[in-house]
Amino acid sequence: MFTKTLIAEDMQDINKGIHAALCELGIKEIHQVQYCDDAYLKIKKAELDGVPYELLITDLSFKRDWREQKIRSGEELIRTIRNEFPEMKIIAYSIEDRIQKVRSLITSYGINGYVCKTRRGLVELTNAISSVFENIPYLSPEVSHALNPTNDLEINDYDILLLEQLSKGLSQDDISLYFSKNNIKPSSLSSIEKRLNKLRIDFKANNAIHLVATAKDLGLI
Amino acid sequence: MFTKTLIAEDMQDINKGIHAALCELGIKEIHQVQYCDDAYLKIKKAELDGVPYELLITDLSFKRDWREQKIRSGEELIRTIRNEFPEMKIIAYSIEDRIQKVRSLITSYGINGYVCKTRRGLVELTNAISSVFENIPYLSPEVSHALNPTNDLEINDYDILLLEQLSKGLSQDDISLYFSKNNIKPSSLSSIEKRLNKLRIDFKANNAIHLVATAKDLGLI
DNA sequence: AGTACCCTTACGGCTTATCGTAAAGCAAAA
DNA sequence: TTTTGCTTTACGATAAGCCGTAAGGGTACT
Repeated sequence: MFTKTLIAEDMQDINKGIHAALCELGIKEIHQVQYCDDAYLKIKKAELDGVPYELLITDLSFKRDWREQKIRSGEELIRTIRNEFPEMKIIAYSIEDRIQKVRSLITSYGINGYVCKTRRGLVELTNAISSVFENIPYLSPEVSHALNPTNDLEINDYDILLLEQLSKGLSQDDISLYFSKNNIKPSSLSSIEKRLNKLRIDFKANNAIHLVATAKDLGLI
Repeated sequence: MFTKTLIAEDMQDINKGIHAALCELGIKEIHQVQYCDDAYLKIKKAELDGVPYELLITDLSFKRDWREQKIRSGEELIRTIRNEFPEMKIIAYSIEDRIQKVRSLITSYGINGYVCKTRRGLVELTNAISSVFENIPYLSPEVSHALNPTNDLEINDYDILLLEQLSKGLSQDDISLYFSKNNIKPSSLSSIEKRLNKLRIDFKANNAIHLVATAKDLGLI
């Protein structure tokens, strides 16, 4: 089993819960931080001291408070760590269950495990740790189909851009103007209407509000 | 200090974290449940056995799963317990920080403490327990102004309901119909328009799409 | 060139949303 | 009871969204 791990999780209660679970797994050195910057510094120092961490368990979202942070999210932390310490095992532990997000974490940063915070989250986390220790990637059942490219709708960058602008409160007219100014084609109101109509059909949405809400649920925007 | 307490919290990790904190407080009998119905049954049985719980620490929102539950939320649990066991101390521990909600929990059900799940949530929870043990009500700083009736610009359950229906793709007409069918007042199209207009202003949203997107970002829906 | 095809754009009708104003309903205070 | 103030409802005008049809503009192939 791992001997030295780091927990990065802003919420004290969850952090403590994870700690208790790791203890039961027989891990000896367990360190805890509530800020991403602290996580980075601890990992950096451990490396310099010649006693590096073997495993990082990190949340994705960290609430901001009065402490200024260079690294503001778990995703940034993962990217940074992956760059400088490619060998370290990383497990993300988050309430986030958006497939797109999970997929990008795996493909872009090569995390070793992803566990959803659910009722049985801790059980899964212990399973994930054992699995990752044996070099087998682990995904929670909720997101295990993230790597399965079958259910890919034909959503492209233009669609995402469109939905983003829509969710920011721009009218279709505004978006048309914005697109033509920024040389994004097609830019006409009619084309935008057409594309949105297609998206509504694809996502089985009744109207634009429903469409944007669905896109947010799916993690597209 | 209390000698017998119950923790009702669906998330395993948080439940475990609370448990560890209570242990450090020197509480001897700490029981844990992940479902509201279990909490009720345990409390009922303890009463019948003549060894009642002195303190209940409960979450407010419990995710539904395959297990059918009669009591579906922390609020319902609190109402039930208050009715049957008026002398039991109750502390709500939730991420919810809507003043209106906290206020109603205090005034309607007379809970003894309310602690927000934040970074330092556990520290506050231990403070709350000590305070409640000495019969002094406790409120997290985030909501300590809940009893101060100055703040009126609040989002209430009606607003949430409205935003939810909107995000599900119903038109304002549909919602009006739905509300009158389900006896939710006010239900007229005009009132719905007015309320949405107020919400748009409160959230600085350009239109309904923007409003729903913002509400989703804030986790209101 | 011609034509076949697809993507883009334009426009008109119809529906829904947004906004202002005003009337009706209701309850507490005078 | 009347007055007063607030909430809810009604309605009309303008704007935005939705939908079908058709015209314009490329590109590739014959």
